[in-house]
Amino acid sequence: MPELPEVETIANGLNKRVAGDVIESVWIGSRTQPLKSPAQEIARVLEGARVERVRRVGKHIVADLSEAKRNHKPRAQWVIHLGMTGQMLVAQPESEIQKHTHLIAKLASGKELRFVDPRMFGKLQVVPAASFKAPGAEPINADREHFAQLFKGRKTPIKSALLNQALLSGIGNIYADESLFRAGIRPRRRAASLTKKELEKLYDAIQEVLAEAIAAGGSSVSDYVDADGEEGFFQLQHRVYQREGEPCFTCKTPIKRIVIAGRSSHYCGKCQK
DNA sequence: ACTATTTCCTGGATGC
DNA sequence: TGCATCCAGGAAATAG
Repeated sequence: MPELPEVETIANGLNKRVAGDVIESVWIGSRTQPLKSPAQEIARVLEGARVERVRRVGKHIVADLSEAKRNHKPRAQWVIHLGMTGQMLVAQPESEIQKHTHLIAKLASGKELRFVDPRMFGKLQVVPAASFKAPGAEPINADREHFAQLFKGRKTPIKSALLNQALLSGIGNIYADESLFRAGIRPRRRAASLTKKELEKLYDAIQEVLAEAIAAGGSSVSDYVDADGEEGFFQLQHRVYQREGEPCFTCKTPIKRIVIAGRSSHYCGKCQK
């Protein structure tokens, strides 16, 4: 499932491959589930647009589009959310079109951008130029004071708070569990119950985990691949996520799995308080 | 204003 | 081997 490190890897890969290219034509499949903007509007905005650059905002991929024929004047933003199983691939036209392909953008260079999403939790939309904002704070290098402030008075479990994109945009199930383990905090703890010291540790843990995961090209669980179809390898460094019953790397106690707000949560009962 | 629960969806895993 | 059932989960919608 693509979270911040995976989306960062994909967005950087896409930027490298398609920045400066021009979208000549767009095909959109019949499924409307992955479309947050009407299909006709997406096609109209993308066709004839130049991709200025592609970057990550929260868990979203944002492509800044300009007028290819009018001095690169800003046109719109193409916002892509990969959901659980979404992929945005750069492909050659002759490569086979895989099942669950919902959009194909033909580029002037001859390459194609293909959006593939079996489970259709992903979303495509177009918004006015320079308008897209993540709902919450950027976890990387977030202001420490602001970070602590986010959890004040919240009765919800810290795990749920970390997954709440309106607070922090970009953290998902993997990195929430991994960060809480490194900070020594149990996922069910009420967010408001965290001490100042614990909030500091959590902040540091998030920075560390995200930086390491980005360096590793993300975690390939489920069907995550980057823009080139390559897998990341941070899953090899997971200390608790999907390690139920396996020994904690620190104390050998079997890792526990519980369900919080419908999401599986993994932790060490001895190392996390 | 918050918080908790349900819903969307398909493929892979599991069980008989 | 085949078929039914269950489960994963991001975020929006719904309910409390």
